[in-house]
Amino acid sequence: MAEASTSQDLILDAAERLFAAQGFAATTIKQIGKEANVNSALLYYYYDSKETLYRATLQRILTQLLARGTDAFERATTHADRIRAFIRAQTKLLAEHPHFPRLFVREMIDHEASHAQQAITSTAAAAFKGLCDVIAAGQRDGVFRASLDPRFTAISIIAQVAYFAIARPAVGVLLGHGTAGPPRELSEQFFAHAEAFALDALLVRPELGGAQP
Amino acid sequence: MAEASTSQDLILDAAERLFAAQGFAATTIKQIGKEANVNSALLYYYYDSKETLYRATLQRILTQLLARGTDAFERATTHADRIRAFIRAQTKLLAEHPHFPRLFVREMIDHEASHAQQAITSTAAAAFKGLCDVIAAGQRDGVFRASLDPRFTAISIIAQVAYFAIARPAVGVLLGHGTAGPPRELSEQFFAHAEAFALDALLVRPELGGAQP
DNA sequence: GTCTATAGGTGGATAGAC
DNA sequence: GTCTATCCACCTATAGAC
Repeated sequence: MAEASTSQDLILDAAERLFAAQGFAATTIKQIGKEANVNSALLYYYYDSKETLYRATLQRILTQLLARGTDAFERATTHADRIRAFIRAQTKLLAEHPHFPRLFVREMIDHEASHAQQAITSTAAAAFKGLCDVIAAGQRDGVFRASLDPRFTAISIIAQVAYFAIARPAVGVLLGHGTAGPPRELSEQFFAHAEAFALDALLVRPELGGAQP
Repeated sequence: MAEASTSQDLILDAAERLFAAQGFAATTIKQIGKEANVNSALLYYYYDSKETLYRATLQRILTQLLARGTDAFERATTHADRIRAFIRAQTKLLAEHPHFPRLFVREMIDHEASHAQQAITSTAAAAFKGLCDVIAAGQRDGVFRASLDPRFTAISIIAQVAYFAIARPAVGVLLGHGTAGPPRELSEQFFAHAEAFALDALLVRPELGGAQP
């Protein structure tokens, strides 16, 4: 994402953009070279194969994500705030790494077939478990509805923002803004809604807005 | 999906499976021919190009969806039941057309919806508008929370089941069942949860379960 | 309608000059 | 490190026999 000067970084940036936009099979080595303003043969000086380059792009994104960490929960003091913090972390991630959802989804869809990255699964699993724990803790304290299954609820919460990002062209059309997707402001309104919707479902007394610990 | 005898249908079935599993670029004409047990040159007797064949698979699925219609609402008598009916229609659709989510998502991310845009606009937009109307009607009657935006809420509702289907391999891993995805029973439990979650968020008095008209 | 054979083009990858 | 030139495999699509 960031501006880089070395050829290797230019290649990696170009590859990330193209793989995210078109997928692995549809992206050619020559395209990447052109996009990076280097000769396509140079890619093989740095990477053994197209496959290796693809893995490298995934690896770089994951490293950046891991650097962020999942410490979003830790500053929040109430159960409700922890849920809000999780959703905000999700939206922030999407804003900072616009290619991530598409690359991630491709990994998911193609998982059965080819290049699957163990790291993606384990990273996501850690965040998922954190969210489940937050929900279960809120239930123990009587703040969140006990009738909800924590794992399923975690999926429901993640799904809102994730689906919005994945199906961005479709959502854009549905909201009347064409396939380019909804404008920034509308997206942010949706993210605010997602927090409210999740807490309306979770909180035993939503009218308090989660003022309980 | 269904068993078909004509070569054209065999080709279409094979194409649907492979495009869904691997994507457009990664799927070859020869693969499709092999999967359909016909010579690959025959594909060009029925379709002008690989692109045309791809469009035909999308078209067939969308046509089947349209045939179903969105009359799911009409048998329901309460606002809450209409929401439940919508989610059930969604899950039924996924059960009957297992390739639909992946094809749909690939369409979204691979082509920015360029192939299906028109069909999606008409099909999905109709269902989306129906759901929005149901939500707004419930709000007018004081049964659903007025604080929620109907369009955003509709997206949140759709997102649950849609994301579950799209990210099926990932969800499978998160729930401890490997990349094959969660077993049928667990999926159905999730769909039941999705109904409860949506209504917990929507209903002013969830403890009544939507017994109001 | 369905097949064989093949033309024509593209893509991944390598050799080697500078 | 970066480029030019090129090999080879494979893919889309067509021609034409049956």
